Amino acid sequence: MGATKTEHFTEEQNELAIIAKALGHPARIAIIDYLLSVNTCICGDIVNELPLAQPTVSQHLKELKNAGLIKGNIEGNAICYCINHEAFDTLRQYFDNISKHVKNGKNNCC
Amino acid sequence: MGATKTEHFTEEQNELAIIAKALGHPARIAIIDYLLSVNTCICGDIVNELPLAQPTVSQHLKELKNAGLIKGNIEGNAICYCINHEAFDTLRQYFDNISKHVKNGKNNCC
DNA sequence: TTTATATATTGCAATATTACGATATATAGA
DNA sequence: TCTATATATCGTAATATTGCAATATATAAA
Repeated sequence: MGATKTEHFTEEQNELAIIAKALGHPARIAIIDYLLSVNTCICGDIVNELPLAQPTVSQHLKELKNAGLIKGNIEGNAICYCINHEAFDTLRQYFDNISKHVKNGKNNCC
Repeated sequence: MGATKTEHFTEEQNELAIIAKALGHPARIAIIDYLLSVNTCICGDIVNELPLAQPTVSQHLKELKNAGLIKGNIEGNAICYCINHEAFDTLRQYFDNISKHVKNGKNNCC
């Protein structure tokens, strides 16, 4: 009891859930927002942008990285982070499909 | 300690995180998938589609509803559920913007 | 080599989520 | 009214997440 029953769902469903879950925290949305606002790779600096302690930010970055939403390369003393296109393209496609699907369907009964 | 520090983030960031979080579980992705596959409102029947006990499914439906991802209307004995366009359009727009943003930027350094 | 800086890991407390049995509620139909 | 069916709520155990202090690691610069 308590743990998510991943084995009952498809690989696609589990994968999508993992990506969505990674975005399911305001600090991690804020990190993505920041990476988008600077519009380039950013080396260091992310910890100072967030109202959280360094270990907490490090943890959030790890989760975004595990979900494939960001990439990080060691750049001398700091780490250079940036958005990972592919993951966001996957999400864009998923929600684009849903929007199209819903528009063609008859989901207007509620 | 332990609780998410929502007060430090913008309303947009918190809202988006809430929606993403609601999709951050395979059972809830499966519910959305099912509602899309039937392509119409579905009255009752959702519990039988999932490999989880009825109270658990009820809980997941509640979370999707709270996040605004689905709508539910009482229809006699059963409840009629369907996808909520608006929430998914919000998500589509968000990820569409990110894709565009990233393509125009110089995020290819990593 | 020593010191400063950046990031990760560990350990732990507080809180949240997941799942389900038992039970409540509410409508439909006999 | 009584019974069946559909869904929600309650209570609770198992597990996961969040946040941070302390500490480890690793590179840069002095």
